[in-house]
Amino acid sequence: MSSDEFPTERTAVVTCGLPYANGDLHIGHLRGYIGADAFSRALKTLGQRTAYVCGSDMHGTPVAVNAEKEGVDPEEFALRWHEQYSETFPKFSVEFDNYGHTHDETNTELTREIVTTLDEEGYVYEKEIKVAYDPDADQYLPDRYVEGTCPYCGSKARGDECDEGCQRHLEPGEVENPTSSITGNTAEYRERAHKFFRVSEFTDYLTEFLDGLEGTPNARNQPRQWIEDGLQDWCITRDMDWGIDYPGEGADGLVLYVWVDAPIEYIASTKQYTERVGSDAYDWEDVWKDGGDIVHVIGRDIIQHHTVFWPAMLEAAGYTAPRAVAATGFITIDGKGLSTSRNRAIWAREYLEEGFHPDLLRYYLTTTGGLQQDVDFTWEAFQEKVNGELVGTVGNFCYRSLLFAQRNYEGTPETDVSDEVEARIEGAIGEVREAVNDYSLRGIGQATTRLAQFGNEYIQRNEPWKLTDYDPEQAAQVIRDCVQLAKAIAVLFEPIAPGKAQALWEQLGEDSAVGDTGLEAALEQPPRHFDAPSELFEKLEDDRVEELTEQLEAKIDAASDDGDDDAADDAPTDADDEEAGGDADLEPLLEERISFDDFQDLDIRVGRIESAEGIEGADALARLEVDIGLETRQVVAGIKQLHDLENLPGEKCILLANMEPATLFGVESNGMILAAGEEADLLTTHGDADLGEKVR
RNA sequence: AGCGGGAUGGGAUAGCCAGGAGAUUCCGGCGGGCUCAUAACCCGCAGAUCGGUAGUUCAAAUCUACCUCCCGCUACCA
Repeated sequence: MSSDEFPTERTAVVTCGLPYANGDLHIGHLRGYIGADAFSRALKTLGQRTAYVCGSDMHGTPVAVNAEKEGVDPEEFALRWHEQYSETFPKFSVEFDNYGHTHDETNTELTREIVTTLDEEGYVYEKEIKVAYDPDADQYLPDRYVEGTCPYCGSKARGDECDEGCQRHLEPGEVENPTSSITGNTAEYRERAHKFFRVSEFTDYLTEFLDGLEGTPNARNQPRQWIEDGLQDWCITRDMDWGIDYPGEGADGLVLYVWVDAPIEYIASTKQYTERVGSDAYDWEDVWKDGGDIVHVIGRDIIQHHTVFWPAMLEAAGYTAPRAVAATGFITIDGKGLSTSRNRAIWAREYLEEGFHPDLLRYYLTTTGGLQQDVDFTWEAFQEKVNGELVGTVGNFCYRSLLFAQRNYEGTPETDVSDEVEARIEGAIGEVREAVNDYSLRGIGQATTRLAQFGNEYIQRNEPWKLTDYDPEQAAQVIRDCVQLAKAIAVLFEPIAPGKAQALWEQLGEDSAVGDTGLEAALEQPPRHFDAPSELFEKLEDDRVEELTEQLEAKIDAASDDGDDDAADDAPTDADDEEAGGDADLEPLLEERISFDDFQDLDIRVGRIESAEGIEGADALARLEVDIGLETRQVVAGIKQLHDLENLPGEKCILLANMEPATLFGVESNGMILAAGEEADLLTTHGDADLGEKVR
């Protein structure tokens, strides 16, 4: 692992997380692709030999299942998305040097080759595991396509995790009473031999690898604990038709797990690039086999794959380890994550349909917050960025400078740049170089904004519009400097805003592509003549933003309405006693009315607390036995701190009896005691209602 | 529950890894200037005990410990 600064003598590659061929792209996805694109452009500007590659992730169960729902072939299904992605990326100026997909020949071959190597090197073994099998549909059910009962806590659980109960990770075969989540059929377990990769053997290697890994801190820190807890070997095969067949012996009907072939696409896509441009121009083996600089930009949800499985695979197969993993934070709306399935998102398509230039979003996404920070998207913040920084600072400076220059000198005044301005531009170049080495996209963008800011200040301070009359020489000098600043802005802004940078470049009378120039071009003489400029950016009007905000809010409301299935508030786990005191502000009344039928769904009963005891380890939870006439229920309630538990037995209470069971601190809760407010004022009856009486 | 990230003037953010005069930038507020420019731009002012507590240190937003609250991840959501 080399830590010398970019640009290095080596060949580099920048990748971004593979889009999964199963749905539309939204601005959350775009953040990563745009970020990696900007980073790769910046590296190229620095003079680093580099390529930006990616590809669609075609395999995996969701694609297979969704294709089947539509009654099409998985390949056809995935290719459709693949093509849509290929068309969408350029619209955001995300320009890959190569964009392949995991089902293409290059990746298929390379994946087999690598897995074969792993096998030959003794890193793969076979183990019999129990796999759920749907006899009616005649298919095996991998991972979360099984539902059943958690063997530890009795909650409803998915095949791979007790997601609603004790949160435990479940090994295949552990879930009891398995059913297919696709068909609902009862499933059975069958013994099946699967292939495992000995990740556990790489514990020491990975620890050292992480110590030297560059990128964002979360990518280094998050896996550490996981490694300390002990790595489990990794099941790398699945019982499916869709995927890359396992290359070795004795694996009939098994394909490779999607996370095996997906990252290999990084290599395959690089290889395809070399095949297209020739190894003299760019040699993929220099990168992947000979210690190149590999930079992965990913979403922070897939850190584990890129900092544990992937480097272990690379090491085992004799490939180069990544130099950096930069894990982006998420885009949120109203502080909550985007959700594809609930349409809680701003889609790439929607943004384009609004007619906004891609560079606006590129600038917003790269300069708002640090890379690893979550960013809460609002149209107001977007507007603020656009109007304040792009229109007011960058656009305005360039426009006023070039307009002045064109009107008075028909282009660049014939004199040399002043030392002050030259030094300032060199400073900005330094900022960009530093930002790249810090993996700070915001730093790259801000170098430009700050330079434009300096320009505005410089032109204001020197007032060339006054000088033209009594000191024309000095006026020419000032404008000459401003034109140079504009040229530097075009060069430095290209990674973040390639379209606008090119437009500015052309306004300066340049006829090349600004993306092909290096940073040194920022200090080179601009063309003597150029035409009248036009405004680079347009203001976003308030009413437009209001409209967009309203649309977004409506969408978010709709998204949370059909979110009834969330099991989040199944028990009053929170019993925080507001020490702030004072007026507890009441929650607003819900606008939405429910039907009488909805009410009837609640089975609310009169009960009597038989016993109450605190739950060890929990601050707020108490275990109660409640007699509701027909039976006695065990209930967990968040009232430990708020009530004297000894006085509770004998108290009447009101119990929601058909609450779905939940397990808290290992204790099953079979109902919910009703209580009012933060202080958990218990509801009760005041007459002589019998136990078990229904509340209606 | 474990883990990761966050908490900084009215709002949004930087700085923290490599501790050093009470702290960045943007928006907003107040006052002024300019008129080349997209009612843009420039200057100045007001405003923060840097989530809490304790500790290390001559010195802490920055390091350590504990705590509170928010967001997320936990092996197929960027």
